[in-house]
This record gives sequence, C-alpha cells and structure tokens, in this order.
Amino acid sequence: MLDRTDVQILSLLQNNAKLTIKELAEAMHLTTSPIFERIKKLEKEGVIDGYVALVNAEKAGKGQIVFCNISMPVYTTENIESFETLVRTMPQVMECYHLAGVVDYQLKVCVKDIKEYDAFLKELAKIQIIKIHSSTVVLHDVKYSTVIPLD
Amino acid sequence: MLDRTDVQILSLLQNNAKLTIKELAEAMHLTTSPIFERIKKLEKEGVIDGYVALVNAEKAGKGQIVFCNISMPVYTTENIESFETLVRTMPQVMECYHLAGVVDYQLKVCVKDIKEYDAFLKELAKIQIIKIHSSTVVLHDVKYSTVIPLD
DNA sequence: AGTGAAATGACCCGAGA
DNA sequence: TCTCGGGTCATTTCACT
Repeated sequence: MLDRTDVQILSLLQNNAKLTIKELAEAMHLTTSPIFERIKKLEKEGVIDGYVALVNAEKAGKGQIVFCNISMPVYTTENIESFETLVRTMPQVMECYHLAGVVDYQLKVCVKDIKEYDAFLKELAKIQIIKIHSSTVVLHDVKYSTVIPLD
Repeated sequence: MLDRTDVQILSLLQNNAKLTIKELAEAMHLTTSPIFERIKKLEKEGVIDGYVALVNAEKAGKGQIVFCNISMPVYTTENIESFETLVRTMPQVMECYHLAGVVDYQLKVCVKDIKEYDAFLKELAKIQIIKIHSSTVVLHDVKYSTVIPLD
C-alpha cells in the first residue's frame, strides 16, 4: 500500500510540514510533480490526517499534564456513547483511551495548574455514569512526539 | 504575553497549519502583514514549536497503542539521564512522562500489533536500571488531539 | 509513473499612515 | 501596529515521455 517513496515523504512531513514540494523533490531525487501527486493521494486516502501547528504548552501557560483514570460501573452502549461524546468536546482532554485494564478509561488532561485540574474534576464528576478512580500528576515531560513510527 | 489576536491565530493554526496568511487575515479582519509578523514572532519565541503532518496510525499499519509503566528502583541522576536519553531515541515511544505516582514513568508506545510490542519489551528489558511494572493495552482511541487548550 | 515548463497565487518586504 | 502594493518564488496544471 505504501511504497518506499510514500514512507519517505511521510517521514519528512511528520517532522516538518513546512518543507516545500521542491525541497522534498530534491531530497528524494525527483521532480516536483510526482511528489505533489503522491501527497494529494495520501491526503485523499486519509493516510495524512491533516497539518497542524504544535504549540509549546509551557509557553502558552498550560504546562501541567494530569492523567485521569476512570471506570464505568454500568457498561452499556448508551453510557459509553454519552461519556465518549462528552470527552471529545472537552478541550482540556487531549487524549482519551479505552483500556483493557483494571480501569476502563485513561484521560490525558492539559491544564494551567492543579487548581485548574481541580475545577476540571468537579466538572467531570457531574456525570453520574462514571467513577473517577484516580489521578496521576506529571512531574515532567520526557518525550512528546506526534510522529508515527514507519518501518 | 499573548493577546487576543495571538490566541486566535494559534487556535486556527493548531487545527489547520495549511491556512494561508491571507485566509487568517480575512478570518480576523486584518491584512496579511500583521498576521505574518505575529506568526514570525510566535515562532521565534517558541510558542509555536513547529508544523507537522499528522499520519493516521491505523492506515499506516501502526494502529496499536500500549501504555508501559516503569519504575526505577535506584533513582540516581545517572540512571535517570541514561533512561530518558534512550527513550527519546526509540521511535515507538511517542510519549513519556515522569509521574508523581506509584510507578515512575509512563510510556505511550505505538506498534503494529502485540507481537511487535513483545519485541519492544524485550528490547527495553535489556536496560537493567529499570523495572517494567506493567503494560496496558488500548482497546480503542476515543480522542487524540494535539491542540493545547488556550483560554 | 516521471519530466519540464508555464500560469496562478501566496509569501514577504518595503514605504507610509 | 496596521495598510497598501509590488517583486519573487512555490504551487499546481498540462502536454509529453
């Protein structure tokens, strides 16, 4: 599905979306046209999901990450839907995964400080269908990358 | 530090880095020059960390996420440094956080399948300074966003 | 699938308010 | 800080290989 050239394009664009088609073409010893067409194809197929600017959370005053572990005592389709829909609308929740573990969900929450996290928890606690199991504060970020490893 | 216009620019670019300066200018009823200068300033100050293409992990054949919980029995500066340096070089590790909890580190690992995760664990186990505490498999992604919430 | 060239349009940098 | 306008260069399309 993805040949060597596609993977090469993706690897470069995952690190720097501002590379021009010309630069990509030079890097892989081709002309601009095939690069252009391949990128359009990858976008159309949804392999490339989009292009985003990454903001430094610290400098934007949102340097605190907290993981929130949640379980759902009554595990019905309805409850799942309403919880997942809510989570997707909360901007503080950057990531949410349904786990195969002792707790059902893990949320990665991005806030200014613990005080703001406290407010977030109070907001979340309004939903009666979930049980907030525990919260784990992040001391510091060791690594944050958006790059999907491609073989 | 960041005024209303800056926040507006960041909000738009965090969702779509391909917006042209012209489009941004129209969206906030300004001309291109001030937008251009503000963006350059935000980049220079490091508020904008970079621009990246987001790849769909599923379509790239890397649809499995596993969280790996690690503790460090002998917590010395040396051990911390060598572990954190290693983690930053491993492409499967997309995120790594130092936690204030019962385990020291949480790694978000991106792999093709559990078999590949097994290989990753074996690789990681070579470092004698850490103790792999547990692994939690993700059943499905509810939300993944790179957008830092700005007030 | 890739090349090369031509037109379209965005970026960037002035001068001026 | 913002507006306006022009030079420069990347993007995009197309006819050909």
